Amino acid sequence: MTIQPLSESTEMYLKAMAELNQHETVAIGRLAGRLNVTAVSANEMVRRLSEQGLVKHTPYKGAALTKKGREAAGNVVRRQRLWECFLHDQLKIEWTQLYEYACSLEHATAPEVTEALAVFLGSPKTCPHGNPIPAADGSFTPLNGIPLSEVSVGQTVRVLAVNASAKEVIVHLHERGLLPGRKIKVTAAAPLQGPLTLQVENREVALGLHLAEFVIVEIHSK
Amino acid sequence: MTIQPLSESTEMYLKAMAELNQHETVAIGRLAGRLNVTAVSANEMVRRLSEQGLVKHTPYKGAALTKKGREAAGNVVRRQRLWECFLHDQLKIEWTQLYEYACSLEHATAPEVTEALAVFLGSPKTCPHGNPIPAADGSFTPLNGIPLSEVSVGQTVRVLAVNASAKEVIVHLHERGLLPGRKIKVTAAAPLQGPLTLQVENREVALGLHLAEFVIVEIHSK
DNA sequence: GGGAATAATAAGGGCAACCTTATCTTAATC
DNA sequence: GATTAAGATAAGGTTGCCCTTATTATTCCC
Ligand SMILES: [Mn+2]
Ligand SMILES: [Mn+2]
Ligand SMILES: [Mn+2]
Ligand SMILES: [Mn+2]
Repeated sequence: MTIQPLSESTEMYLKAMAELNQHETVAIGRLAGRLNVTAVSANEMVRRLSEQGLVKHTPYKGAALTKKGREAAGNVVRRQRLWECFLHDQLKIEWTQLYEYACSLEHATAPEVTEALAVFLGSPKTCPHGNPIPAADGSFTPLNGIPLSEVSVGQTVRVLAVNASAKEVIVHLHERGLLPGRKIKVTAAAPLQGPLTLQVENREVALGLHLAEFVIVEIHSK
Repeated sequence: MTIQPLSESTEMYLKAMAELNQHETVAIGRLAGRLNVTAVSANEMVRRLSEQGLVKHTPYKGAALTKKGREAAGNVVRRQRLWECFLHDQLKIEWTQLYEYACSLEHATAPEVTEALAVFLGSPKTCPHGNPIPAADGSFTPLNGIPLSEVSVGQTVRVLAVNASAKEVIVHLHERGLLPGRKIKVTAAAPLQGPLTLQVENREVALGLHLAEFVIVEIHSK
C-alpha cells in the first residue's frame, strides 16, 4: 500500500492538513485559505481525498487525516524538508526561498531519491527552519515547544522553529531575526490582540500576535 | 522573454524535439511515439506550441523548434543533465535510473536552483551518459561523434555518449557495457539490418542496428 | 432561541491534456 | 497516375482541479 503516486494537488492538501493540525480536525475554510482555493473547491477535493481513504470528513466538523493520509503527508513533508536542507546547506540558497523551491521538488522525488538524499545529507533531524524531518515511514515527533504568541510577558525563550509557508510571512520573520536558535525576551504585549514587543539580540522588535503563532519556542531554562 | 513557466507537458514536447532533432524538422509520428501519445494528441499539442511561438509547424512536413523553443528546450535539457550528475555523483543512484528520476526533477527546478546546482557540481560539461550540458541560455554544441550504427566493420571506436530515453533501451545498453569511455571494435555486421557484432572489453556483444543508433562514438585514432 | 458565520450541496463552466473514431489530404513510391 | 502510408482535421469524450452563483444546513454564541 501507499505505492500509488499521488497528484501534486493531493500531496499539497495532505501536507497542508499536516501543517495545520497533525491529528485533530481541520476546518475546510482554513484548508481553503492555506491552499488559496475557494471553500467549494476545498470541499470537492476533500470528498475526493476521503474517497481515496486519505482523509476522514465529518460534515460541519472538519477533515482529519487517516493513518494512510498521515503517512503520505509525513512523507511529503520529509521530502520537502530534506530538499530544504540540501538547498540551504549545499546550494547556499537564501533562507527565505527554501520553502518555495523545496515545495516544487517535493512532488518530483521518487522514494529511492528521497532516501539517497537523506543519506547524502547525513540524515538530518530538522530542516533549516527548525522543523523536524519525518522518518521514511512518515512518522515524526512534533516539536516540544509552544507558539511565541502564548508566551507571557517577561519570559525569555529560545526559537525552536519557524513554521510558516507563506513567503511574506517567512520574509517578515527573517527580517526581524526570528530564526531557530535565537534567544528572545517578550518585553510587552499590547491589548486587543495587539503586537508583542520583543528583545531579539539587542534589538527591539514589534511582532503581530498572528505572526507570533508561527514562531515555535521553548522556555529558556536558566 | 522566456520567463513564463511552461507546463510539464510543454517542456517534455520541447525536450523530445531537441533530442530527436536539434534543428531540422521532426515528424509528428516520431514525436507522438517518443512521448507515448497518439498522433492526434501530438497534432493538437503541436498546434498549441506553435500558437505560443515555440515551434514552427509545416503541415505534412513536420515541426521544428523556433529560436525561442530551442532555448527553452536547451534549458530543460540543462536541468535534466545537471540533476543526472547530482543523482549519479552525489547520491550514487544507479546509472540506469538517472534519466527517469531527473526527468521528474527537471520540471520542478527554478532558474536560481538550476544555477546554484551547476555551481555546486563544478559546472560539469556532460551528464553521466556523456551528453553535453547546455549553457544557462539553452545553447550547446552537439557532440562531434557518429552513431555506432554507421561505423564500418573493422573499425575501433570510443563511446562518447548514450543518447537514449527509454528505460529498456538504457538498461539493455548498460548490460552490454556500452558506457561512455568504452572502447569498441565492430567485428561484423549482419545483412538486412541485422545486428552488429562488437568487441566490448574482451566481450563479444550482439547489438541490434536500431539500438546502435543510440550509441554515439568517435573513431578511435591510433 | 435567533442571528451570524461557516459549511455543504447543486448547477453550470473552464482549461489543459489526453483519448477514440472517422474522414479527408498530402507525399512518397513504383 | 494510382496506391499507400503518414498526417491533418472534425466531433465528441474523459479526468482532475479549479471557478462562480445560489441555496440549504449546521453550529456557535450572545
Ligand atoms: Mn509542494
Ligand atoms: Mn522547513
Ligand atoms: Mn521530464
Ligand atoms: Mn544524460
